[in-house]
Parts: sequence; structure tokens; C-alpha cells
Amino acid sequence: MTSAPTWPGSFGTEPKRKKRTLSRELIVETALKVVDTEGLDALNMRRVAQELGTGAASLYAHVANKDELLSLLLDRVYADLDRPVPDPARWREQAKDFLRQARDNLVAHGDLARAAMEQNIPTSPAALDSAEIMLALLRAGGLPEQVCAYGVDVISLYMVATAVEESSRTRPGEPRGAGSAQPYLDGIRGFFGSLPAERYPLIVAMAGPLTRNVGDERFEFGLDLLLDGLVAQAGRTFD
Amino acid sequence: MTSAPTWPGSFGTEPKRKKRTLSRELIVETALKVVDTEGLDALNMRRVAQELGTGAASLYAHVANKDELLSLLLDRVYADLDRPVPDPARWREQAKDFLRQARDNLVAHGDLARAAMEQNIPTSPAALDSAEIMLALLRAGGLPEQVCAYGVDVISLYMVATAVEESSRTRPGEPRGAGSAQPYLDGIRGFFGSLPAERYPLIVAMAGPLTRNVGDERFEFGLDLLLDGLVAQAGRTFD
DNA sequence: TTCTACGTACGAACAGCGTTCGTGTCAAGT
DNA sequence: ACTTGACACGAACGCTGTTCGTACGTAGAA
Repeated sequence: MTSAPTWPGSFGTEPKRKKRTLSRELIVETALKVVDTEGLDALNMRRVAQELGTGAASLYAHVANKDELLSLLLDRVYADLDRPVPDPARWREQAKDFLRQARDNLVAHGDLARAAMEQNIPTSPAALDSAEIMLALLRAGGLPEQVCAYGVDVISLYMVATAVEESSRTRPGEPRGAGSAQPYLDGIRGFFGSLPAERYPLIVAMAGPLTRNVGDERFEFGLDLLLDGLVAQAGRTFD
Repeated sequence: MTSAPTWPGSFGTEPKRKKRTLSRELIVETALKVVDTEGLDALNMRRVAQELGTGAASLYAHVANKDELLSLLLDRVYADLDRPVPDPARWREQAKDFLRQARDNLVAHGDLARAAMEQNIPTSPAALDSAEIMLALLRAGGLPEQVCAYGVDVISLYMVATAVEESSRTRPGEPRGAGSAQPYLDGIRGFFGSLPAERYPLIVAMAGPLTRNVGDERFEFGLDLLLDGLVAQAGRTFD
């Protein structure tokens, strides 16, 4: 076996210009690109480093570890949100708009939402901004302090979970337009429909409604459910 | 350096009796014990095998892979739930009781709930049983079909997420009694309180209510919120 | 009874991961 | 010109899930 001829040096037109401009922002931006195009599972330190034409060890000068990198990614996504000025007359629509926007921003970056799920309490600046504005909107609705405090948790959780569910329906590479999740949902409907009806009568009978996916109807349903439920708790007393 | 004398054979009283009785159930039971005592992160194939006095490769004759093992663990936990006979007069309390029970069973096994979070749609027999009974309870409440279908998703998600939050408050080894999560919550309250008030006025001012943890009040609040919200959607129409 | 076949057991190894170590290298300060 | 210090980075460590090849032990066939 003869090995092909190689030349370890440069031929002059090499694009291997040493990028001495490695920075936190550049790393975050590159990592986000990897998540967008290949999904969260494909995101690892070596992959990001390779995209930057360097080694994995180089990243650790700017980022403590992978967890911090994920936090930075999420913070960047949350930072892109437009935060409204709370208006007591329109607080419900403002809250729904904000949550829609937050979900869309998450879903726009592959299955990054899965990482958001792990961070149950907000600690990054932009995540705290989001919690702050949600609190402000609920308070603008005249809800009691404790109801707002409990409520913001439930609502944020629902938003993130919906984003996870949404993003899990399409493979990282594929387009994410309207109806792109249909094959996935059809598969689940088929599964539900094929179950033994004597043990799961309702699941089998309701396979259609259970897998219904008409635009954002499902998400909107949840938002209304949560906000109505929240208003219903307004009279609740806490010792 | 001299090595200590060893004898590769058996001295007769060895407890090394070859457990040729390796089985799926035994593996699941052992894995559950590992999760209970050391947490989900400590659960790996080698650890389970070691507990059984064998090698990791031996497990793959009974379990396809780690994902399947996790599914089996969850199914076992869901299988322990008592499912009520739906009574239209008491459906709300029945639903709340069932969800309380489900959450408690999850929390009783360390942070296993984190694994439940990944499985957004039920596929295992016992998980399907739970979905079936929840559907039955909501229908017993006279709610429209589509409201039940959407609602069971939101409610199940909340139950699991609450279990994750709850279990994340105590380390795997420590006891999980009342008030055991206090140091954790005190830490968060301190963090919220230390934030810049000019940027996060509401979070700082509401640090107390945001981290309030009086018994199951938080979970009960969410249950009532969801059920009230669901009832409020009863009149909703779907094209 | 003897031979054969097949499911089970399992040490060794592979590829991938996050992370650390030690060394190299460049640019600015003295 | 020399020193210094921050950044770059190949190599390696320990861990993971999983597969391979082989050995074993029992059950059925001859």
C-alpha cells in the first residue's frame, strides 16, 4: 500500500489565517449556528472549535464549560425579545404576544428549547428581563402578588415546553414551515389508533383530537387556558 | 514495590455465586435503586451492571439500550398509580388526587422525573393508562372532546415539570421531608433580592412570593389554575 | 449418552464526549 | 532587545454508550 503524496506546508493561498480574534461572542454565535443547522445533540465543544478552525481547548479561555455556553446561547435568544410597556387595558393580548414571540424565537433555533427546559429558574440577564416583564403584565392585569408569583412560573414553563414539543416534530435540517410537522403527527395518530381499544378506549377514539395541529390553535388554547385560570385564582387567599 | 499476595480462586464462602438469573425485571429494579440513592446522573450501564456483579455488556441481552431502560423505569413508576373510577360528581377532586399521586411517585424516585420530561407523548403501557384515566376524568367533567384532548397534554406536562422542580431542590442522597428544600429556596430568594432593583424592580420586590414554598400550596395552585382554565374553555368552538 | 446449537454472559475494545495539562506563540510593556 | 502574560492548541485523561468476539451452560436432536 502506498500512501498518497502530501505536503505539510502551505501553498500560499491557504485560508488558514490564524484567527487570533477568538471571543465569547464569536463562540456563542458559532455555537448557535451549529444548533440551528444540526441540532442540539450535534453541539459539542469540538464541533464549535472545528467551525472556528481551532481546537476545543481554545474555547475554555472564553467559556467556563459547556453549561455556561448553553446559558449564553439561551440568553442571546431571550435578549432578542421585544418587551412591551404594560397597558392595563391590553395586558392579556400583550402577554400572549410576548409569549408567542418567545416561543417563536426559541423554535427558530432548532431544538435549543430543550436546553431551556433544564433551566427552570431564570438566572441570566435576558431571562430575568423576561420574567420581569411577565410579572409586570400580570400585575397590570390587577392580579394579586402571590398569584402573579406562582403564575409566571406556570406560564413560562408552558411556553418553553410548547417550544420543545414544536421543535421535536421536525429534524434539525428540515424546513420548519406550516404543516411540516404533519408526518410526525400522522405517525402518532396512527400509533394511538392502533392501540387495543379495550384497554385504551378514549385514546383510540380520540386519536384525531389528540393529534390535532391546526396552525397555532394548540398553543393559543393553552395560553387562554392559563390566563383564564390565572384570573380565576385572583380571589384566592394566602395565609 | 512488591505486590500483595492474591489467590485468583475461591475460598469456598465467596458470595460470588454466578447470578445466571439476570433478567429485565432485575435490571430495571436495580437501575431504579441506583436512581433512588445516587440520582439520575449516576445512572449508567456500568453502574447497574456493577450492582449486579457483572459487566455492562451483559445488560444488552435484556435491554436494547439506555433509552429503553429509562422508558422501563418510568413505566414501572407509572404502573404503581391507583386509577380511580371516574365519578362526574367528584371528577375534579379525583383528577387532583391522581395528579398528586403521580407527582409523589415520581418525586419518590430521585430526579427520575427529568427523564419523564423528555418523553412528551406517552408510549409505554402504564403511561398510556395514565393518559386514558386523565381523559376519562376530564370527560366525566363534561368537557368537550377537543378541550379534553388539548387539556390532558397541558396538565400532564405541569405534573411532570413540578416533579422535576421538586426533585431538583434536594440532592439525591439527602432526605426529602417537609422543609428539606428550604436552603435551596433561601438561596434563590437571596439571589433575586440581590439583583439590581432598577432593572428588575418586580423580581426584587417579589423575591419572597416568588420563592414561597408552604407545603404543597404551589402545586395545588397550579392544579386549580389548570382545571379552572380548562372549565373556562368548555364553551370554546373548534372549526 | 453424546453431539450440536443457541441464547446468555462478559472482558476488551471503539468512538465519542467534556475537560485539563503542558507547551507553544504572539504582541505589548519595560 | 528582553521579559511577561494572555491566548492558542495538540495531546491526553477519564468517562460514557455500545459492539465484537469468545466462552459457557443448558436443552434438544441423534
